[in-house]
Amino acid sequence: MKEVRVRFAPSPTGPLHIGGVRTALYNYLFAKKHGGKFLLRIEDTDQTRFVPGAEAYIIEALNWCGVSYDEGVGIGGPHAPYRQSERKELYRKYADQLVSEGHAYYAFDTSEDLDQMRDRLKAKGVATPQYDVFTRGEMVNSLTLTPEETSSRLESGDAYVIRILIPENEEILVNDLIRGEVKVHSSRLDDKVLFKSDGMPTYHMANIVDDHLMEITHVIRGEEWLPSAPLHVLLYRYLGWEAPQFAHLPLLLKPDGNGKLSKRDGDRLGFPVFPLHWTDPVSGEISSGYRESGYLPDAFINMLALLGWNPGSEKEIFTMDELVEVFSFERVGKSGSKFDPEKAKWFNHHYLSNLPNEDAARLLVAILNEKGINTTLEYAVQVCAMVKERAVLIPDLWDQSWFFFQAPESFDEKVIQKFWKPETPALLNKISALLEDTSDFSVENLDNVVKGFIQNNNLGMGQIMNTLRLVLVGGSFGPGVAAIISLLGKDETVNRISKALEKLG
RNA sequence: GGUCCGUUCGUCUAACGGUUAGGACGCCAGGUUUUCAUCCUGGUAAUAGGGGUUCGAUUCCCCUACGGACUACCA
Repeated sequence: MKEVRVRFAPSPTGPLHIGGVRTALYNYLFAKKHGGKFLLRIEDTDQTRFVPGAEAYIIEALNWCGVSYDEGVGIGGPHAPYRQSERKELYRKYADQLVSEGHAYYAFDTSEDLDQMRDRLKAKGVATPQYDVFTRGEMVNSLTLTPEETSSRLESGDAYVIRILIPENEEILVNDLIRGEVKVHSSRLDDKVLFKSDGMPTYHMANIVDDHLMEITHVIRGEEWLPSAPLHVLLYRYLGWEAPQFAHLPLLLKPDGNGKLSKRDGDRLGFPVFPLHWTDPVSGEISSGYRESGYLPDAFINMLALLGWNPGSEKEIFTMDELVEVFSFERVGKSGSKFDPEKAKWFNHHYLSNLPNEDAARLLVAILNEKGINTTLEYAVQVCAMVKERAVLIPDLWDQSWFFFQAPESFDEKVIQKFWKPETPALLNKISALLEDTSDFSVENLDNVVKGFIQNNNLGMGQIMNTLRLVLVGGSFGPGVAAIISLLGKDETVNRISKALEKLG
C-alpha cells in the first residue's frame, strides 16, 4: 500500500484559530496512525492578503501543541519549496496544458465587465449569476473571440485570466471519507479562475498541482471546501492524475447561538480562540491565546481532539500517542460542534492536577521569577504538591500559593468578624509557644499538636483553626493548616502569628 | 435566492433495527474536609415535526422545519 501523505495548508493571513489547529491535528493523527507523513504547506498565492508574522505564528502554534510535521516550511523536505509563492513557476505549465487540451480558456473580461454581467443577470432574475455554461458565450474570452483575436490580445499584453471550462451536463461525484458520496451537477459549477492576471495560480489550481506533486494521498480540510471539491475532482481528471481521498471536517461553531466560531466570539465571551497570543501588525488589536492564558498543550490537544471526534468508548483523557492509536474518520461526526469553554477548563484542571509535582513546580518557578521572587525548586515542589489540584489554569498555581512566598499584608474582614474574639490573641500566643517547643514539624505531628491543644483547652475546632489560618495566609483559603505550618517552618509561623497579633490585637 | 452539508440532554457525544436511550461538561443536592477548592455519591435533562418501510425505529426512505457552509482574478 502507498505511504499515507497528508498536508495542512493554511494561508498566512493572520493567526491560526483553533479550528485550524484541529484540522492540523486530525491530519497529524491520521498520518501517524498509518505510519505516514504530515506536511505543512503555506498557501500564499494571494499577495494582497499577506500578513507579516502569520507564517511564523502558524509554525510556533503547531510546535507549541506538539503537532509536528515531517516536511514543510522551515524544515524543508523532498518536495521543497513548501511555500506556494516560491513555486510560482511550477503552475503555469499545467494551466497551459489544460488550455491546449480544451479544458480551460483565456478570459479577458475586466472586473467591470464581470460586475455588469452579474447586474444584468440579477436584473433578469437569475439567482446566482455565474461565469458558466450560460454566460461564457457573452463574455470576452478565447471561446467567443477568433483565434487570431485571442493571440493578438495575448501578444499585446492584455490582462487575462485562465478559467476552467466546466463540462455542460454531467453529474460529478466526490467521495468523502466522512460524508460518503456527494453528487453535484456540473451546470451548478462556474468556470472558476485557475490562473490570475497577476501571474499567480488561484487556490484551486495550486492546491491540485501541489497535492499531486507532493504525492498527497488524503486531503483533510474544513467543510467550507466541500462546495469546491467537485471542481477539484474535475481538475484531477483533466490533468490525468489520480485524485486523493477527501475528508471534509465539520466546523467548530460558536458557543452561543449559531455560526462558525470567529475571533469576535472570544472577545465577546472571554475565552481564547487562538492557540497563541497575537497582536495584529496593522490594527494593533490583541487576541488572547491558550498558551498565555495558562493552558497546557496536552490539555488543549485533548480537548480539541474530542471536538468532532470520539473514541467510541467512555475514555476521554488521551495522550497524543493514545490519540494516534485510536483515531479514525469513521468516528468523526458529520455535524458542527459548538465550542465549550467550560469543558476546556475542565480538561486543563485535570491535566494540571495530574502533573508531576516537579513539572508543576517549574511552571510556578517561572511565575515566581517574573515577580522577582527567589525560591528553590525543592520548595516549589512541596508547594505544588499541596496546591496543584486547586488550579484550573497555570496562573492559579500562584493565586493558590502566594502566601508560601510572602506573609499576608492584610486580613480578611469577614473572617475577623466571624472568628476573632477577645480571647483569640491569648490563645494564638499559647499555640505559638507550643509550636516553638515542637521539634517534629511533620504534618501529622503538627495536626496532633494543634488538635491536642484544642481538646485540652476545651475549645471549638473552627475557632482556633480559622484564626490560625487567618494570621498565616490572611484569609479563609488554602490547604490544611497543619500542612501550611509544616511547610512554612517554625520561624516563619511564629513570626507571622506575632506580626498579625500586632495588627489585629 | 441557488447549490451542498447537517439535526440525540443547555453543551460535547454513545447507541451502526430490539437498551429503563449510556457517558462527560455544566447545573442542583448530599457526603468528606478546620476554610476554600479538590474529591466521592446521587439528581436534573435529549432522539426537531410529520409521513412511510418493518413484528419492532434514535437507527432505513420521503416531506417539512430549523441550522450551517459555499456562492471573488480570497483561501
